Amino acid sequence: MAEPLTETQYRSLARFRHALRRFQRFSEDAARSAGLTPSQHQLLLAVRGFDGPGAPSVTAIGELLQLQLHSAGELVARAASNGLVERRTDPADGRRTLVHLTADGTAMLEGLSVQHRDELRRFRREMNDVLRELD
Amino acid sequence: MAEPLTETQYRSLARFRHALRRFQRFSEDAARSAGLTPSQHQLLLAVRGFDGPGAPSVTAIGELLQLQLHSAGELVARAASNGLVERRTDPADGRRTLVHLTADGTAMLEGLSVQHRDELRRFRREMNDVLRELD
DNA sequence: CGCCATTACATCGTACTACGATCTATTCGT
DNA sequence: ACGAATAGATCGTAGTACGATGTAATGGCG
Repeated sequence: MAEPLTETQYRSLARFRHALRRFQRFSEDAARSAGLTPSQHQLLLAVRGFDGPGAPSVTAIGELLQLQLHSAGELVARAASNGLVERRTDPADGRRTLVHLTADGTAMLEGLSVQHRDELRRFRREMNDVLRELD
Repeated sequence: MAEPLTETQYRSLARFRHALRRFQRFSEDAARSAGLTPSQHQLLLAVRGFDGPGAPSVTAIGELLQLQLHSAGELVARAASNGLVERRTDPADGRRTLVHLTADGTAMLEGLSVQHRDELRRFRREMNDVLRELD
């Protein structure tokens, strides 16, 4: 167990990271071109694609974005002051703050998402090719 | 063209980001547990898995990690002062600095790479499931 | 073969973002 | 009803990538 990697596997790992970095660069550039920070873009997507019932709490956003609670809170605060999201205290639990998209946030996200759908289809193929050599 | 996304597609994008964030969190935690910064870990992998002939230049590292040249230079400098890599002026072109792994750097990378190989196999499956709904 | 544009890298100051530590408010268990 | 736990908010800090700028080495071209 824990066998060392072959040269091919090291290259496979490195190529995967390269592809990942390029995807992230694409995504960051696209977000900034649309006038958003990359973090705020991902926040909008996390809210829009939220799985559970109703709107996500700040804690839920922290889990989705893998951020500490207070980092998630700061991100939501910045997005709110940019008019992208709206905070509403959960009527069922006064400790919770639920995050909703504004019309602006929804519109900004839509254009970006179309671009990302295309880019992700490309990335998916590339990643499958690269990671095939991992076995 | 540029058709709006379905609800399922938004969820697919959001789930992909969630999986990606968790992979990156795993990777960052693993690197830090091994005493490396996440950036330095990725630098080691880029050098170890370098495709071209010989060792990569700082410029090549910038491209692989999608960093500006000077950011790549700073990263290499930090890693060098930590004894992970070694800089050698290219004998064939005095402007170039080629980056080599030290024994220390090679050893640190090996343990991390074993963990990442396993985690990436998991991630690959998850990503295929999630992105299947993108079509 | 000598000059200058180009390439490759280094240095310095700045900004963004995530985090640790700490504080407040609300809810829950008993 | 009261202490413990949960959910957020706030403040200061650190790491990292970047822009702007400076320096050294190379290569093309007359």
